[in-house]
Amino acid sequence: MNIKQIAKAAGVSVATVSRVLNHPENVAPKTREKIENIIKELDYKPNWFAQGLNFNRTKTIGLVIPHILNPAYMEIAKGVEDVAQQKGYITFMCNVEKDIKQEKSYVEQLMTRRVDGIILMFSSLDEQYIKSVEKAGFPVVLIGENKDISEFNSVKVDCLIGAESIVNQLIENGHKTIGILYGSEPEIEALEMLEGYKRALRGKGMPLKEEYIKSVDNTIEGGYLGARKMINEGPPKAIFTTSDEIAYGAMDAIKDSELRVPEDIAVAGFGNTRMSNLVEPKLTTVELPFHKMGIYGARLLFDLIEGDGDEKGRNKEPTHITLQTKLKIRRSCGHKERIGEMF
Amino acid sequence: MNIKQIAKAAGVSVATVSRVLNHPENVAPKTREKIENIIKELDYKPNWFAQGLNFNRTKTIGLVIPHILNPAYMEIAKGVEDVAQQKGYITFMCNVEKDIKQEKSYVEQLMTRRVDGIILMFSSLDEQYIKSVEKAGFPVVLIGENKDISEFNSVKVDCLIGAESIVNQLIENGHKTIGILYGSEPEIEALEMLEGYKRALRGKGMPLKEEYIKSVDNTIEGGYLGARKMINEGPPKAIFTTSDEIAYGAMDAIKDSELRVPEDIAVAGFGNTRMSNLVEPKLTTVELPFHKMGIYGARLLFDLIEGDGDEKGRNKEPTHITLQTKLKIRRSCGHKERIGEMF
DNA sequence: GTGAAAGCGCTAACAA
DNA sequence: TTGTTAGCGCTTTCAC
Repeated sequence: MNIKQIAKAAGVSVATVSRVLNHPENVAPKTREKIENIIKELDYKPNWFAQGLNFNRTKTIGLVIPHILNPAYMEIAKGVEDVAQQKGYITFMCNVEKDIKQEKSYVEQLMTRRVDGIILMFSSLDEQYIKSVEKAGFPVVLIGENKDISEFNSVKVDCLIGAESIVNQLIENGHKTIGILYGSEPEIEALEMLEGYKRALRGKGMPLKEEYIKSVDNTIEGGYLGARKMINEGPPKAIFTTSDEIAYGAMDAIKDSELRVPEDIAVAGFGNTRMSNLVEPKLTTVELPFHKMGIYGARLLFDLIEGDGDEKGRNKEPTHITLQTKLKIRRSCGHKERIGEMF
Repeated sequence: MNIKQIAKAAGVSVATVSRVLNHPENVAPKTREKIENIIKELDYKPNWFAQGLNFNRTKTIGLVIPHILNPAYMEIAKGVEDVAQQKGYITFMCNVEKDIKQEKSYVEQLMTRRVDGIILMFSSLDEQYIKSVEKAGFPVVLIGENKDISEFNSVKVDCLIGAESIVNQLIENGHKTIGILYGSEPEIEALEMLEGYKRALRGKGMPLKEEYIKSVDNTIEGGYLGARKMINEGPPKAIFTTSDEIAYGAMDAIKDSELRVPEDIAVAGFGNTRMSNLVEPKLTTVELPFHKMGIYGARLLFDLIEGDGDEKGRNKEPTHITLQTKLKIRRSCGHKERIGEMF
């Protein structure tokens, strides 16, 4: 079924059919109606490739996701999709399993398929490569940082303030000594959080003790081992961890040492993962605005795509969006009244 | 950058360039090498649309997902993607939020974009519509059933045997009376499981008591209310629920009634969701082979796509694949030795 | 082994 | 308002 057949059936030229498809206002109402009916009747859909060859947009964006089984990433993805759909775009979601080769290959695929823009979540790609993608004419937005992203359009979370405020909360709860278990990866975020921790302590004139600052694997096991070590060396009254996973491990270690959370050692995590309000005691943590990250990222991308004509966002100064986190105060931090224990 | 420029740079005709791209064996080695070098140097990629206009395949498949935030669905998706990638295909993942209108619109989009095949997960689309998609020339595979799928290529899980075997397990654990809380949706699966439950009881010559068979909402709340009711009316010694969520609710209700799981009432769920081995006591449940479902579904689709030439799987008898579940025996079912408590 | 040219299905400039 | 026609970038048939 092609445009010629429609034209023939309607007794008009292909141009007229094309017109009712693209500029219906330029077709006489009667002719238009007739053609529209035939199109509907024969269920004609213009050939995607032929159209693509003429227009140079596909109403498609590419979304590169580090790991499809991680609900946090998928929440971001949902944010992106929500905006895309509303804009009439369809989203190519690509799962790259944190593999840089695969990520590259997917990005190539997306370029080959002429997507109108690309969103990279926590990308592992190097700066130079991303630059080359932009140079090839594809607007790019980075969501979440794995490295220095100052040269690109990006959406990130303010981990520093997030960490600072949760540590402040611990301080306000009366804990005089506070340790930190920080995951070594993703590096930039962990360092930001470490800085937030330090700022909070400094802000209250509290000393930074080296034995209370430990780098661990960003896993439950890592948290367990790190907390265990701290406990053996003489533990602080509270521990802040840079991820909920580390916190779960730490809580286990504390319980295994016949100590109680939060009475003996309070714990606070980061991420507000689903389990955080299912463990006993419920975990005080920091909520990250995943869905919002997706929404803002997508909006940014569409601004670039629809940006003033020729430049299409290229050569413009990159836009940076930083979103704030939200405290989720639950029992594990030893707060007297458990305010804010939302759910 | 187009084929003309390459041709000019190499001092040959476009036909020759096209040949090294598609049938390199028909080009003189010297010419070929020369052209290949230029292609690499200029980083030339053939235009996707122009190619699409000539070939009629896109090396792309569409995957329609009911809900992107559900990890179970995403595991299936990962299975599909794993196969697709290995085959050199790229997957269009579409999130339809269980909305039939959106699902239709996505399927249209996929057809417009001329994907080579479509996989529908737990589709809400009616039979007739799916038929029309197939008639339009798109191979379709259904993964998971929401309705009668006998007319289509499909992959499903044998819920009946899954339910039967877990109920048998409860019986073997010594429970003399066993109730069932079955979610009303998805209907077909729930009914299959109900049948499995009945078969297990009948098989052991146990009576079916109506007050032990209750339909509830397929949610934690539904499970809570259903169990509550059973407890008030005089509870069985064990309860099988058709989803883990219902089981969580039931466990809560049992605890709230000052009864113990499994000592007073044993519980078994269905699904092996992530939380099932985090709750106390850990939940005995049935593991569904999500990843496998994706893999088999994708393989089936590629068989159709690559199927013998013209027919492309159309008109062929549909293939049905049924996968078996796996028991996860944990403490909640009152098994003496907790065998099989894998993780 | 290579080139000229037709054609894939559509859009849009130009002509009528 | 409508039709004619030249592309869009590529593949492939048919000559040479």
